[in-house]
Amino acid sequence: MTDIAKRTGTDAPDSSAPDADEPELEEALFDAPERGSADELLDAGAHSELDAMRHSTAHVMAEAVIELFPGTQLGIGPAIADGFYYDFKLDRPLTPADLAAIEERMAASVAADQPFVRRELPPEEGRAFFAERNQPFKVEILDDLAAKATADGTSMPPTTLYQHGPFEDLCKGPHVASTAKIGPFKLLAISGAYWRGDEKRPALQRIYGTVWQSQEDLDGYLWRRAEAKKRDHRRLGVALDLFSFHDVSPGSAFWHPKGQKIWRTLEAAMRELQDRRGYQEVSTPILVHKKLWEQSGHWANYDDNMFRVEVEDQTFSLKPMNCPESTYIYRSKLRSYRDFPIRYSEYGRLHRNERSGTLSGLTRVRQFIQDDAHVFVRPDQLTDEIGALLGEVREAYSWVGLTPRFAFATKPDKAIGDPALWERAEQLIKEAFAAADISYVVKPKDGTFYAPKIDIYIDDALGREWQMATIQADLVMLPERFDLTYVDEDGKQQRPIAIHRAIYGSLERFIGILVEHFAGAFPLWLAPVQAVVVPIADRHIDAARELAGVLRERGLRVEVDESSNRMQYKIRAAQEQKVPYMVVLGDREIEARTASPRTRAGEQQPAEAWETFADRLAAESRARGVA
RNA sequence: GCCGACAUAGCUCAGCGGUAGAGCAGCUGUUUCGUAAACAGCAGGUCCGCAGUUCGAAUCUGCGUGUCGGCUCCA
Repeated sequence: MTDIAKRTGTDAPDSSAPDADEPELEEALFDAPERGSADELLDAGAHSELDAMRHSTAHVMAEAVIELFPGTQLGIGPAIADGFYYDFKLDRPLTPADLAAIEERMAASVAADQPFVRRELPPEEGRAFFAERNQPFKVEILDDLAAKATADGTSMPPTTLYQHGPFEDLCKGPHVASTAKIGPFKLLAISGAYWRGDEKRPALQRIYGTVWQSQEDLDGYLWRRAEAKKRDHRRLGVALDLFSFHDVSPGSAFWHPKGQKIWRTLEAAMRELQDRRGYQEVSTPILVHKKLWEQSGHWANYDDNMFRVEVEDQTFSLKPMNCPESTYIYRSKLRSYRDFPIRYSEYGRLHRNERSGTLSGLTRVRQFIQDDAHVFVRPDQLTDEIGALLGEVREAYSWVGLTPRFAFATKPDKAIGDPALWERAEQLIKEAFAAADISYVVKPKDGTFYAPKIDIYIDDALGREWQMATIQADLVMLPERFDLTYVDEDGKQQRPIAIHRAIYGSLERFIGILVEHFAGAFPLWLAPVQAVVVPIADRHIDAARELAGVLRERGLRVEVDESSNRMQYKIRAAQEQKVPYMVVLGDREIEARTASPRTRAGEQQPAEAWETFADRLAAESRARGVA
């Protein structure tokens, strides 16, 4: 789903010329076929030479699978980011050993240098072709296209097929000239996938593969995958003693002291920003009667995803969001047009009953805390306020060295409320973007059920894209459904606009992403332990404690390694814990009362007086940036 | 929730029908060392849980729980 935004990078659609190598890109962005449609199923994702090669590799893989497993029914096999997949209906589950055999067959097909040949059949012949070969999924695609043509009053286009060697498939193309043009490839994984993504339809087996122009590119990609695995926050979270998961509360993290330190540090930074920006922090109940969610519209949309609690014949739920409750504070008194903006922030614990199969480390959890806020403004203030919020996003992300990118998610099909209000909300967001001179991509129908939104993305150190912050302009849910009003200068009742915003998003997820982005080596200001003092021998321990005291006086987080290990071992231990600074203390340093810091990058810094060193670290930590 | 796989010491993993093993971490002792691993010893386990098959189950089967890779979903 984030693929579209990724492909277009930070450039606004209207400000960037299409890339010469990828002439179809802009078109692809805006004419992306509707999800699950027959058009989408035929769209092989081949929008560039590389994509064409990837899709061609999918054909070659299908050829191999059919040869090894006669009678296999084919789903679809598009190019995707970094590779391709193909879905198959097979008689038995595939195993990793099967992948090796398939790869071997594929290699033979590539070596045979078989040309890809396109041909067209009249629609009815095309349908018969796949019906005869017992390919019901292909027949279904063609039937859908025919139905669509009838509905549109157009004529059914001819069926296009691509053939290489013994294999011929329904396909819009394009393809590379021949199988010999296929670069180095590797099959990566087997997984399940439903036909057309619908869990009520047949379950197919999907094989993922990757293919590149050169061995170097393939190696680079495989390295990135291996590196991502090494950086996996679930692995590093254990190694760095940050958090853990236990089956007594699936989908919920247990925060260890060091992880909690990172959490508190992030939260403190955000609170400092919010105080500066005039936010007022509030706190609302976690256990709330279901009538609140009926009123907000959440019950209708997310009934199954809320944890229910029955109390004395009444149904309550653990709150999945903070927003509706903030309206009770808003309505606790009469509001004047002079009062705005009213900025309520809240770090409430939220619970969402995510389906068991979707849980994943810190990035997909059942309970979490957002740096949430609801800002109530007059309509004339919305543009300025959104501009200011975009500034908050940029500031907060600069603390961790990330550059935000922006997307505009518009009204979805399940939207509630007056369409005119939606139109207005979307218009106001566009104006805010223009006023802030910020470029963005549009994600049609990707808004929430109550508001269009600005979604903020980042690319991490491995080039992976993550959705982070969100800013939503709500003219419907809080204002209308909860009847929010204020008195204007003429004494008349007016509706405010409610902006929902979260900058880190969920703290759990944000920390998980940071762990992977930094590979556990947090910048000084965030590191749970900022420096380790390493006494060389036991006689240096007292001085080490004294130095630690000097550092702690300045608010720095310091440990002294008093173990009986050798200095080299202590350095290695600190290094593995990714501690930013190690300070070895021996006879020489103690006599001169100096510190010779070693950074975790392995750099030996010049000796300096204890106080100078402490002041330097404290200043670096306060500056809250990436070194 | 669905498809597939996996679950053995704190961590990483071996063992795969005959009563449980290694490395690292931990503890104890020796060592007091100059920028990424000193040496020795000790301790550590309802082999995820519950049933079943078997003379005998960590090992085979079923059910449950959790995790992983995907699908779907993500206010």
